[in-house]
Amino acid sequence: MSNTTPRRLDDQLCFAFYSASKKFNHFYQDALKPFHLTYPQYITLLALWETSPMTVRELGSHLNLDSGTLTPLLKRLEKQGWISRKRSEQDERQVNVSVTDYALDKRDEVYARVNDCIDLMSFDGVDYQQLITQIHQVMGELDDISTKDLIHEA
Amino acid sequence: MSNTTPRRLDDQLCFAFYSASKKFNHFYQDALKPFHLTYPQYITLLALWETSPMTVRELGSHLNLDSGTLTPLLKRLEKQGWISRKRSEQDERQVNVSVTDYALDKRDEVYARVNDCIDLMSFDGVDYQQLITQIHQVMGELDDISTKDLIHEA
DNA sequence: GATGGATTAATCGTGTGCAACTAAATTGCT
DNA sequence: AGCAATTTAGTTGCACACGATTAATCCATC
Repeated sequence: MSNTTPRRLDDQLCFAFYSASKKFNHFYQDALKPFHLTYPQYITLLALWETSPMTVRELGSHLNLDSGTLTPLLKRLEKQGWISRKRSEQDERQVNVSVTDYALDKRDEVYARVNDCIDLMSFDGVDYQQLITQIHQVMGELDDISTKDLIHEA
Repeated sequence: MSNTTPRRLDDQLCFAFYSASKKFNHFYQDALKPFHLTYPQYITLLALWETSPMTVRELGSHLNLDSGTLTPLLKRLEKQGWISRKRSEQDERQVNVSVTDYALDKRDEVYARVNDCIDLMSFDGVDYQQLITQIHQVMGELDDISTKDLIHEA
């Protein structure tokens, strides 16, 4: 057996991401409450406000979500009037997801609300760009590992 | 209406945390597969390997999880033999959660497995301690905001 | 044109996460 | 002692997240 010492730093790093992600989620949940949107629903709309329509597959590769997550989420967004789903005629396997006029109308209002909430924070000692860069670096490492066959036992 | 310009950086930061957290989760999921443990179950055990027993409330404040999440999670850990739950005799409201002998036996094996997997990553350009510090700083901001009454409309 | 393999979205099952509520026990106050 | 407020864990309902499977469609090759 190899080293059995707890890796405090690595675990702490992971736990920090885990906790921060939950806190951000809660923050956006509050900010988006007037629109009855969750954070995953919000980033889905963000992607669609940039490019619409997109297939479920395209959306999923932008957001790193599979159809098992997206399909029910999209159905909820559709029911609330933000998007429409229509099976492609060229390729009946695909479903094109588009923002509705309602979503286009509401867009600036949503942005304004999110901005107002973000303005309440003062990220003083935090170097955004460098922080994001470091996170991407860590994610790169995780990607490299996951794709490699690190799992050799049962 | 205030500024309606998308806050790319803030959203990117949040999305980075969101994605990194999911990737870490997946990484630990793979690493812990031999033990049939999820990441939340793992950090629960980590906490209990340090201090056992703990009440559900104490565990929850360590992990930032409420009883709605912990109770079913703990029941699963109990069913798999890692922990035991016993209602306190001094205060019947509380439930004391303890690691079992099985969990104590397996501890080093789990640590070794996690360490082996972490060793496959080379966090070259990443300054751990500084990264963790920055994340904590961001979380501090989020805490300050969440507790304030930033939500003024319906 | 038929057929096997690939692609796409949907479905199913399990496990978080959390808000809201409930039930039981404890504490505090009079 | 008696009763209201508080604390604690559990329960319920909803929304991700994802692995595994399914069903329909498309494509390639014959």
